[in-house]
Amino acid sequence: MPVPKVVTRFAPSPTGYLHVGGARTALFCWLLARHCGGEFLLRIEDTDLARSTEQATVQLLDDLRWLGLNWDNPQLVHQSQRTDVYNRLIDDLMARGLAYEAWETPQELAALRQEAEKQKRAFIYQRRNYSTDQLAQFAAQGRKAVVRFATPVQPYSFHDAVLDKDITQPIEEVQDFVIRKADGMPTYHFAVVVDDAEMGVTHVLRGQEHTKNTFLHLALQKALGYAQPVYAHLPVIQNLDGSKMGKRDRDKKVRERAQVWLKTHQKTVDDLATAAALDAPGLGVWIKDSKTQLDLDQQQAVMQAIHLKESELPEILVNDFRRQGYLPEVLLNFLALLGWSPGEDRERMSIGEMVRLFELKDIGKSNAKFSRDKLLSFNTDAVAEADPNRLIAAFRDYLSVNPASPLTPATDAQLAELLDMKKGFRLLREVDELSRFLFVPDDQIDYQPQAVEKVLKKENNQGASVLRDLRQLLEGSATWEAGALEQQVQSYCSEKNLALGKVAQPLRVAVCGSTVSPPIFHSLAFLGRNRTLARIDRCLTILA
RNA sequence: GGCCCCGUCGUCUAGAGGCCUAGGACACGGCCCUUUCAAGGCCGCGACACGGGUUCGAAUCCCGUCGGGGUCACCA
Repeated sequence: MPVPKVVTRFAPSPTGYLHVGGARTALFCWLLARHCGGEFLLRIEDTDLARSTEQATVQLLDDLRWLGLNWDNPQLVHQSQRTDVYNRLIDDLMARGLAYEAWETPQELAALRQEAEKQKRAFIYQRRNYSTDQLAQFAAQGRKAVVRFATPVQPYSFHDAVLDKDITQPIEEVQDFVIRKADGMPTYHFAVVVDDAEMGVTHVLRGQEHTKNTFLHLALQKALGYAQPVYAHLPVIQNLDGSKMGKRDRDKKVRERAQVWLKTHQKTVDDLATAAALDAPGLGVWIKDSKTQLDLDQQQAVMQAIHLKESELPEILVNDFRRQGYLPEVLLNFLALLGWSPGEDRERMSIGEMVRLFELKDIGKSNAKFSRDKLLSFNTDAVAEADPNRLIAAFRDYLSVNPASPLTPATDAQLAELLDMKKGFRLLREVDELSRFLFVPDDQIDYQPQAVEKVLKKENNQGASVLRDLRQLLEGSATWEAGALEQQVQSYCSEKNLALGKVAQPLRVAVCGSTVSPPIFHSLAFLGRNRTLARIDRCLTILA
């Protein structure tokens, strides 16, 4: 007998960029499918018309592609385009007496819930019968009904593949739930069940927040005559402090910092709006209301206005890591380890190894905290071992999502050189930020006051006088090449009895404006003689 | 609060009754290397939540306590 093919699916709702939790779910689904030689399908759950956007779908697909999580269905399933399918099934359930129209308004239901809470008992929806008069009244008011599923009252239970145990719903918790909203769209519960069945999904891997939803899905599957897939609920990914890792964490941080900025700078929201070139009323709402969020462009504008650096924000979205310069396979490797371990102390794995080793039974039961340190270390190692061409391609990709970087016009050969110069780097962002001075016009180098003070002015302008000597030395050097330049400077050092640091640092500050840069002689070689001398001259002029 | 789930170093985890004096990785501390930032080398610190059982023997099995998380929508 042939083993039935494993079919998994990732079914995000298009409300924004993919975040790491979603990425891990997608990864596990993908790994299982690939490990078993099955299929991995993608479906867009856009039944919430108000929150779903086309833009978000595009972003989601882009993130998935970047990660390399390829899906097997050529045409995407959009739930919003399948309402007639759902409606036919819902109408059929109604005809069979398994679903009915319910007329309570959201306000009424909220009141009932509040009442239940006051009485310290769980709210259970009770079906109501309406008189013909009432119904006529509702119709006259234009009130729209929802459809509820008449859940057969019985215990529901399933075997969870992660917990490796049966989970049972207490029978008194069974209640009728909405399957078609007032706007005519199916609810999530109805659409997933129908689509999973129609797409032949055999294994449902999803976040633990869905565990209790499974009972509803079981009831629906039974009524619709569908087979029950294998369920596996994944542990939650948390922040280091134990809070749930959510998309809003960054927005929260930006808001906090914006509020601090307003206070310390004695500014108004209008000032901020002007500085960020944003709409003032909108910004005013955002800054006070933690339920609202800025979109990515607005967020960047505010960050720029208040001088909040990218690196000060927690990375949450897959796109954040991409813009930071992580390699996608590293993110995947790290994410896989959040909740899965192949045993035998194995950690650093290629995608291929993960596919080979992935088993449902090795998924852990307890929540995992997301530690960026370890991810950073993984990236450092991966990037050190990566093929040069792979790295150049990754750098290009990095620049494509960091279009403001002055390195954008660099040639591949130049990128390769920068990468090589800064060997031992951890993130592409480091290479980028540390190399920017090489691509900035000579007369636009910013001299950091503390660097100038410490390295050039201190001890009676010792650094500056060294710099004057070097200017002369470099002007006359026979060859302009890193090794030769270093030798020349070395012999200057022994001649003057100076430590290399006393000489290299003034040079560094003169050329790049700060005390930190890639190895200085390679930097000089990259810059060329003319540009180096021009910078030294300008620095000397500014000092004088 | 009701219901459900979980509980090994700071973090991710290995561990399926004797292989455990509990292993690895990251972080951290010290030393070394060094023209800056990194990277690298060596050494070190560090956990079975607690209390009861079961057993010749428990991190592993059972019960309780405590702690943590999830969920209680016309969002997914």
